[in-house]
Amino acid sequence: MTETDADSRPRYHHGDLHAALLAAGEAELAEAGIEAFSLRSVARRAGVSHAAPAHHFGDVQGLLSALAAEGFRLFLAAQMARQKQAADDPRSQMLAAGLGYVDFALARPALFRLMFSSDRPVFETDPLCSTSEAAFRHLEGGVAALGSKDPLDIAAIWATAHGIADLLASGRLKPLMALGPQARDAAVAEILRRVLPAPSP
Amino acid sequence: MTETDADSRPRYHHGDLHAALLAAGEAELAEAGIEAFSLRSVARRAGVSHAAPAHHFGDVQGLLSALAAEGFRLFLAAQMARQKQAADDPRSQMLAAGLGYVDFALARPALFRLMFSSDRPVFETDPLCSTSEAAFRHLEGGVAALGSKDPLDIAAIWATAHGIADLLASGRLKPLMALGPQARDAAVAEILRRVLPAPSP
DNA sequence: CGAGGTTCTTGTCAGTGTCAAGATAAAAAT
DNA sequence: ATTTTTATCTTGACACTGACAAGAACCTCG
Repeated sequence: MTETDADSRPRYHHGDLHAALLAAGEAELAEAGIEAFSLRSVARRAGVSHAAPAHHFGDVQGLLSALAAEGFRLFLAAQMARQKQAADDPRSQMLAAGLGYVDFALARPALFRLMFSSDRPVFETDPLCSTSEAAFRHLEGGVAALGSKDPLDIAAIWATAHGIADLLASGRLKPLMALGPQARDAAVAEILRRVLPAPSP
Repeated sequence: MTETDADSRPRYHHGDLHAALLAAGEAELAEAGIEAFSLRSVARRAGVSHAAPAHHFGDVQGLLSALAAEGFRLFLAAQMARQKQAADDPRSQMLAAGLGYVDFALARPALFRLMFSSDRPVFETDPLCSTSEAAFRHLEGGVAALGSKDPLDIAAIWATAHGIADLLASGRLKPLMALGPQARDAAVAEILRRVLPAPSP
């Protein structure tokens, strides 16, 4: 009963169940959502018994925490990807980060919900703690580059980007969704522009 | 169908199990959250058997839909309460509505999550459909009073208020929470002011 | 070859949502 | 007033879930 990979010899029963469970967990999350998320279903997806995940992630909270951590990495990557393509000035970079924020929520709505609207991931444990803080510090840095350390400016930009992302990801804001991707990007950028701190003197 | 208006005499085994289950459901939601929400636990709270709720709400989605509908009523009431105490001009009214939006999220975070971050309520059924649409039309009306029908203006105000509410309700935005209620209100109002459409010419 | 430890399976338990069937009480019909 | 009907609630069952315990399969290292 070999589940062998083509190129490398199988080292354990499964090879790398840890990674396989993460992938299966993401698929389960995307297809079933958080509320129907089932550890046993994840195990079935990975082709192992229902108790196999326990040794790698402890319990379901452990797996969800790991998935959320992976989510925050992708979340940051989505912002970086947009920023790489944007102009180099702080304002353009901030707007690009916001667009990446929205990109991520639309591309992975269930993961987004797990990260921002669920009690189940345990944020006090690594790697969730470090990755989520890294995402927050990235935002802080972007605002600092705009010349502000005012918590109000941070809150304004974060909340606006987050509100757009959350409402879009959950299917509200249909008027905005009806637009094509480019027009939607323009609208999101226009909204974000309004909350940016006033340009430097 | 009677919607329980001042009914004095006890009519059935329990009197008014429909209302009792709604109250028990809200308590369960507040104490356990959506993700640990249990229909059997709600039945226990109300002192009835585990299958009693089925006849009144069908299944767990039915009860959650009813709770979400009640939530949207309270949600609108929270905005109205703020607006009643605010000046009568459209801008003050809009800011007050936003403050009410945040009030509600902070007062009933689990209900807020059920309404905006859950797949389980069925929005296509009444009374959820009508109450949630009423809340949306209230927002539209407020923006219209500002002299705009641009979907972008609606989206901007909604998303910003929603983002602040969601992040506050889920314990992020600690800097804003650290402020007292009045200072927090002032900060929220300041952020909302930024996204309002330009004052009419 | 064999001891030790990790990885995974099997089996079990309490708990959940939903369905079916029966019991109970109110309401309606005669 | 008595019977029938209907709505309300209970009991019991089933499949499913997350967690735990004990054992089997496997790799590593002596």
